[in-house]
Amino acid sequence: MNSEHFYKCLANETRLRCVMLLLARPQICVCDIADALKLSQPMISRHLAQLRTCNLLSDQRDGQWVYYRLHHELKAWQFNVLKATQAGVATEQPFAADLLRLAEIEQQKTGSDCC
Amino acid sequence: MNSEHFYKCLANETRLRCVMLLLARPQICVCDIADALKLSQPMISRHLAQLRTCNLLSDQRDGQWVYYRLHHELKAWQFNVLKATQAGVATEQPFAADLLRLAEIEQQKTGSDCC
DNA sequence: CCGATATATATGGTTATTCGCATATTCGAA
DNA sequence: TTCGAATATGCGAATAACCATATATATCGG
Repeated sequence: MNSEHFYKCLANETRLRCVMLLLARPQICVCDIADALKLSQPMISRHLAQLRTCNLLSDQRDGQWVYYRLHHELKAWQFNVLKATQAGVATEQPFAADLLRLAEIEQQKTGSDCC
Repeated sequence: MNSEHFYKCLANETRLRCVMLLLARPQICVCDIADALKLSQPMISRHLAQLRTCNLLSDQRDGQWVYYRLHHELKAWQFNVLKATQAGVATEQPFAADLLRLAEIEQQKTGSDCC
C-alpha cells in the first residue's frame, strides 16, 4: 500500500471514525463499531473490509463475531500519522461521542456477550 | 476544514507531492512545482488552488509569479501528520526524485529569474 | 498598446466513491 | 437440521473526483 492509498482510506469520515476507535482499544467487533457510530452494519462492514484490504486493519473471527484491530505490520510513519490525528480530533465531534458510546456499550455487556 | 477534508486533500498523489515539496522549502512558485513534478501547469494550479481553499496552503503574488507555502495557521496536529508523512516517504518515489529535480531547478536560476 | 510569460479557470468526458437496500454466508444453539 | 444473530457482498443510482484541452486573466517589458 502506498501513501496515496493510505490517505484515501482516511479520507472518509466513517473510516476515520472506525480507525480512531480501534486506536483506543486492542480490538473491537463489527457490531460494537456499528453501534458506537450509529451506522448500519453493512456500511461498517464494507468500510472495515476496505481498511483490511489496504492493510490498515486485520480481522480475526471468534465464533459469530469478527474482531478488527490495527494491523500489526502498520508502518511506523503511518502509526504516527494516526496518533497525531487522534491527538487532534479527540475532543471534536463525532469522534468524542463515538468513544463515549463505545464505553457505554462495553459496560452493558454481561460476560461473553457481544452485541 | 475538518479532518475529512484534510485527508481528502492528501489522498491524491499529485497534491501530496506538492505538499512534500512545500514542506522542504519556505515557498515555491507554481512553475517550479510543475517542473519538479513534470506535470502540466493547469493541473498543478488546480491542485494548489484546492489545497489553498482547504487552508493547507497560502499564496502570495510577486509580480508575474505566485508563490505557495504551507499555511501559517495550519493546525499543529495537521503539521505533525505532514512531518510524519515526510519521514515515511522521503526515500520513496516519486517524492525523492521530485526533491532532486527541484534542487536542479533552483540551481539553474540566475538572480531574480523564476522559470 | 502589444506580445510574452505566468497563472487561473471553464468545460466536457471518464472513472471512482459512496450509499441504501436486498441477499448471501457463517456460526452457534436448540 | 433449522433458526437467529453476526457479518459480508451484489447491485444500481447518485455523486464526486480527476484529467486534458482550450481559454481567460494578470503582469511585465518594450
